[in-house]
Amino acid sequence: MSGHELTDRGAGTRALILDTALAAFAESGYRGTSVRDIATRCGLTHPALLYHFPTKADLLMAVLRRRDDAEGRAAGFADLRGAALLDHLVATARLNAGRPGVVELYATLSAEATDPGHPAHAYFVDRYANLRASVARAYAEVAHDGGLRPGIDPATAARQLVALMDGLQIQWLLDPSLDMAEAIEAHVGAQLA
Amino acid sequence: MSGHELTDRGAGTRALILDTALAAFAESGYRGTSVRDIATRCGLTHPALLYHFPTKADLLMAVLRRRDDAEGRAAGFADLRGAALLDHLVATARLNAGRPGVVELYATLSAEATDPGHPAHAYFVDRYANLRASVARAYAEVAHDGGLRPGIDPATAARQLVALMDGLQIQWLLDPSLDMAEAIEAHVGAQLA
DNA sequence: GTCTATATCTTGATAGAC
DNA sequence: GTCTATCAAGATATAGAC
Repeated sequence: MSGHELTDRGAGTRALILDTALAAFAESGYRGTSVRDIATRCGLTHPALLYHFPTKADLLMAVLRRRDDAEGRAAGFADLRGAALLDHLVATARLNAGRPGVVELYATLSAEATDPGHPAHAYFVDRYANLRASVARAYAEVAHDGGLRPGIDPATAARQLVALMDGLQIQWLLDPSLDMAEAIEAHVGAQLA
Repeated sequence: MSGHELTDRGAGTRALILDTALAAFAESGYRGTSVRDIATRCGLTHPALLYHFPTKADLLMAVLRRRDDAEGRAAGFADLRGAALLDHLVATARLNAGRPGVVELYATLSAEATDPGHPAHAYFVDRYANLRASVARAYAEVAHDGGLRPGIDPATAARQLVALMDGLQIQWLLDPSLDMAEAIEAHVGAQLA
């Protein structure tokens, strides 16, 4: 209308930078990737990139937040209950086998961000706490419906499932012939009544 | 005798370098650690360090091989059968909770080494293949003795257990209040007949 | 066996032109 | 919004003295 659609001028460039940065961080981690390298792969110089994202850490956080939005973690996750959420995790693993870049990104970064000095440390602490809580709730709901094998503690099962998914990603990245979803499905299947 | 015991002159320095390098790689990963930093922490200059280990990649591989020897992977592992090997893994997890440096080293490096261009890539591909094979054999022996719950495939169970251990390490590094051994024990316990 | 000194490259970030 | 030019700091590695 009377205004300027100038707000998202350069939105295309921003998106290109974020896509490229995701791929680069995935391949070599945050520490192993240079701002110059990302900029070059975008057809930019590095000052041009730093115009859009003032620091390298800002760029990393933008990549992570963008993926959170795209994945719709808040949306598609909060709505799922009980076994449906567990099924969703298996489906996600199957989906991830088709996008090695995303798997590499999280596998590499979650290990790197273990260091309290890493710019994404707080992000991953929160991420895991939230994920465990969601999965624990799902297990508790399954148990309430009588669908869980006796003797299984929801909180423990949640930690195990999240850990299993992470560990399988590393094995899969080292040897892509392994089927992540199959192993997860077998694990969850063995826990249901 | 008639010779020179000069062979292990400087062996003390080598050992000091390897210990320090392990700690440094554990804290910041391979890519995030500089040779200068390791040398300084040893009270050396970096050319002095590079006299003992010609390149940074050589140093990393020496650290890994030294730990393989110290841990006696070949020795203590090849001798264990069936449930005893699985118990040993639980015991190792309990032990690891007392040496975060080692956990950090392997968690960080195994993710980093996912990149085929990483100097330790081949090492970790082999390491995981061997570990899975040993654990699968242990599950098969347990099954043969009638100790495994029906419907559990040894090879799948091995991949799951190795993955669980890896994933729990990341969660533990992000939140050391979590008990790794407990979660592993619960998992294995649920698989035995 | 360890040093000083240095070569060479790459890094993240800034200044200022266009 | 993107550039050139530049900075200061860090990296790996080598040469050669002691």
